[in-house]
Amino acid sequence: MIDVNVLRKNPEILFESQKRRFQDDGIVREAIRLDSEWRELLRRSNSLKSDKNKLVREIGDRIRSGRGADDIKIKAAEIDREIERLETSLKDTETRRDEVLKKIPNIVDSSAPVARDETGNVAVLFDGTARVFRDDKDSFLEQSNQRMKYELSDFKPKSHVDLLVKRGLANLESAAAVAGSRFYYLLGDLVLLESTLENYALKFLQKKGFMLLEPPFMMNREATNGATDFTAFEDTLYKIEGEDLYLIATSEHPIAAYLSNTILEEGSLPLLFAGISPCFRKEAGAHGKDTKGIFRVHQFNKIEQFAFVRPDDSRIYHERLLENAKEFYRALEIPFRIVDIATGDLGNVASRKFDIEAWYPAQGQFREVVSASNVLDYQARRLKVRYRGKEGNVFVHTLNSTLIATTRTLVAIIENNQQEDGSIVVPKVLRDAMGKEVI
RNA sequence: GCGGGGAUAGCCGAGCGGUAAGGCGACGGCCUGCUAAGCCGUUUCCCUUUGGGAGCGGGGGUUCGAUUCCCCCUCCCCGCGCCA
Repeated sequence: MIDVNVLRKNPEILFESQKRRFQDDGIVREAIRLDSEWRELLRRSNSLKSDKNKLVREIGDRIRSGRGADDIKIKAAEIDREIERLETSLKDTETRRDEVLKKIPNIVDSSAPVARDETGNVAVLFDGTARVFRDDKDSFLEQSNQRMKYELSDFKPKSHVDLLVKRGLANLESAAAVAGSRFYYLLGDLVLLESTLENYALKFLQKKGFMLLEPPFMMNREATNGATDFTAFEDTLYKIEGEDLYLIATSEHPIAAYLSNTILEEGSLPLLFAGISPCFRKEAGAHGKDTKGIFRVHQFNKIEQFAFVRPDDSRIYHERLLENAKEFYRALEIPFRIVDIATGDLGNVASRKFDIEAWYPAQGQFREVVSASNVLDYQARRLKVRYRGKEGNVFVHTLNSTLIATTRTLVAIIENNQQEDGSIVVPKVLRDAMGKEVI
């Protein structure tokens, strides 16, 4: 949620932000209108309550001194009725104002590339050496702006779907029969690889000073709505029938809600959490996209970086979370590029966002594996996460970044490390813990 | 699931129909060669701030007036039951 004081005192900031996002500013105007209506109603209501409180005190005085108070009791009752009328419309206006206010997107960072949609995203860095199949060379050169090292591969890389099924490392047909499409059974060494990868990721973040955290995998509506815009997520979330519970779509949400309604000591910041949890997503709107395999699925495990920081520090920590992810994928020797997400493609919550897109040789494409967002105080305001600053309580800034979404990272390993015979080379950093060099 | 006990400000904690004590911590000031102590003030949120209003886990009710009485709900603690 944006700061209502910005709406009152500097609405031009919001108009400008909406323009950069290529979004209509009607929502901002509507919020301004409802807010001034609300303030007028509040003023009138408070003034009546003040009158009422004076009367109550007088009634008390009179009763204690043995005088009658029936006449002013009648007056007090009249004021009560008037207050009740005002309060009703006050609450109604407040509800409508808050609904609109919550829908106003975060203020975009002035350095984010301005463009209407994802075609305006800017690749800012290429890392690693990509294995590229001969037929994909031209397409690769274009996607990498000729700024990335590569080596040509003579054999045509198999898609992870074929590899996994043929090698008996996953069963997708049974999963479809048992749970539906976009589910999977992982088998044998792939389970071990996943587990080793997760373990490696957790140790990696613990060494970087993150508190490891496994959250509840379900949240009630109120908490969910604090962590994100509920209406925007309704197509994503699975609801538990008969309960006020939703399966989490990412541990970002329970981590964000972890400190809701708390006031922290300034010295305790920054607070860094590494969340591990399964993620459940309906993928409603994704019909036809990535229908095969485990790239886009209803359930996957994710290890997430999350930071609560002082406002002045959020840019530095945004950089740091991204840096961690870069270091991690470099260690896995997965080639990737970093993309600076354009204003029109940011989503409501982020002020600035960088994605890491791994190179998938079988798909011949860079695809998202990491998304690192600076949310500023947008989430913290809604959840009321503050710290005691020199001049009162201040909302913290929150940042989040994937470290691994297991399925996508596994697919990247599988596609990049496959050999002609279909075996998969285990990344060097995982070999000791895995106990194998090849699967 | 059953019975009993709880929830008060950042934390601890009193009040139990008359309008939120006290302590700790934090911040500011006074004092001080410096620190500590001591003293004074501030320390929930909202509004158009020389002023008002709301707020005692949440929601309703009784009352001129509710932290206090009544009802419903949530969570925590103790015991019993069930159980990976």
